[in-house]
Amino acid sequence: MLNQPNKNQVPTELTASIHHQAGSKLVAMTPQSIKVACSNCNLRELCMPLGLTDAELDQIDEVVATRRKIKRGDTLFRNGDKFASLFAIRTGFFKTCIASEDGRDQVTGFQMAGEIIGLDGIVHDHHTCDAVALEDAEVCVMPFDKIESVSREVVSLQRHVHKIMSREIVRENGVMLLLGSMRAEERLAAFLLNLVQRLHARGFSQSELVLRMTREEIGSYLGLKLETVSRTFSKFVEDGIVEVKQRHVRIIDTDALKDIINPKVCN
Amino acid sequence: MLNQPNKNQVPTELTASIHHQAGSKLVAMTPQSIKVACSNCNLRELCMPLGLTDAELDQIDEVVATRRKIKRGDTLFRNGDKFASLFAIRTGFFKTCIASEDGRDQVTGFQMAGEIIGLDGIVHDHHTCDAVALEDAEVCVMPFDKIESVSREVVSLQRHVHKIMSREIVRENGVMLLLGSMRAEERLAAFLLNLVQRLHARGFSQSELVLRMTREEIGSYLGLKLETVSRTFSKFVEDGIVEVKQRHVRIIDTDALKDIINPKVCN
DNA sequence: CGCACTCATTGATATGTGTCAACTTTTGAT
DNA sequence: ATCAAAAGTTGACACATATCAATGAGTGCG
Repeated sequence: MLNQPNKNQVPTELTASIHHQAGSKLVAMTPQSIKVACSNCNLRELCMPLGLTDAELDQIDEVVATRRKIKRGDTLFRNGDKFASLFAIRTGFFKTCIASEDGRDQVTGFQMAGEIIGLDGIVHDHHTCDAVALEDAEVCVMPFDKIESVSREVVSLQRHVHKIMSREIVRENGVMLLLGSMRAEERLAAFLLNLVQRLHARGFSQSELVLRMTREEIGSYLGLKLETVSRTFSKFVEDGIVEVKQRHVRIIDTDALKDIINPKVCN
Repeated sequence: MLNQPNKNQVPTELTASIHHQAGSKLVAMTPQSIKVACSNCNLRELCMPLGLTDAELDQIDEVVATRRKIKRGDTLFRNGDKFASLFAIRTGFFKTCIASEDGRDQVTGFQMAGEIIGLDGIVHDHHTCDAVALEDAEVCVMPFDKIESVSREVVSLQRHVHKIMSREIVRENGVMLLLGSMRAEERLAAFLLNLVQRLHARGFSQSELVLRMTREEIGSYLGLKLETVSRTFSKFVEDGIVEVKQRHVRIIDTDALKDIINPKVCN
């Protein structure tokens, strides 16, 4: 099963599983009939606050102006672009990266469905990183001035926006810990566990995943060279912790990965 | 001059220089007479939005509930503490750090007067890092629910809060670049330039600074061991780029530091 | 004022990761 | 289907930084 390339399998599974999660709120519709509105969006649980009144929901719908499709390899925004909107990922997978003046490149994050992208642009009214689609993607465009005006009216949206930004700060704190104090094996283990955990929250398997990024992009994110990433994968395979076939990864021993990050001390 | 320990010199200079910056807005007052209010705070330019009407200023004053003094070595908040407020630093110097489960420690930032601390706590209603005073400090306590309610009324405060959070995200992106792709010399050079730049914005020298943190804390922030930090300082001294006497640093050749970060390629 | 303790420096050596290179496999375009 | 380009793996070796250890300097408390 891991042998078959299944680039298009995952989006399907995502849609299916999220339909499942949505439960009774699911309404039958074809992709063409989807109204551009949060109130009937499958991903609402991920993007938007819960427990809204109908009136509030109507206001929230104001926030999403349009949708936009991005082909694999294309950028949603680039460093220097004027900041106008945040983007909620509906489908697909992105990386964000910054470049230093002398051409070094650092992947600062990987984002998947339900996550918000573009927060870096608020402070200077211009984006400071590139957002690149790692697979064909669709995003909801949310003009930031609308977010601000609606969140002055809808308290739970205001709180939600604050939490999203705080979550990003806390995430980056964790990456700093990883980059500042972990060895290669620990970094890769933490990376894999984080990915499956987020995929699992979207209805995917806890043990199997398809990497949407290259070894080089993983390495950039983890502060490692691609050869080190490759070797570390191989070591995990030797140790029987994971199976790896190109970008298909099956985690055999989750606890072993956790132990790598948090070495058990035997008194 | 660098020989004299001057632990208490800097706060004095800070106050003096900020008084100077405030220019015509400066009103004569002793520390005892300072009203707990942003509208007549020396640091307002750093903490709060500009161009407010008097009515808005009155509302902003609502945000600061109290002030709090923290002794050197004490914590403003700890990982796990209930989140209730953001803190604006009036005087003093802090570090924030997170600990992994197995006891590793990572300094995630150093904060000085006019900067806002505590943003990590918003997402989970509990703080996820420790904030430790590296010198005696005083902060303005700003209950977050007040910040939220006032920023629903005062558009420029709302925007300001968003910018502060976005700025922190962008800062952490820069630290990720540093930790992920720079060598020891580059990291330390970037660290020193960042510190003097921030101190200069507060009226201090562009070329001289007093480190408020140990080599170990610098190392933790930069993902290096304290010995490497020490050796790298020594190398900079050998190369005539800086003078170092314990925690007193004088930058002799700013351009050389910049060149270390952005190596000049000669075609 | 002196003593204990923390902090910083420096040297010798170890080691994890980077670098360079060869080769294989996969992917995507025609 | 074919072929070129991109991505991934693996080995040999280099090197930056970590580790361990000894010493010195500075700081703060009684």
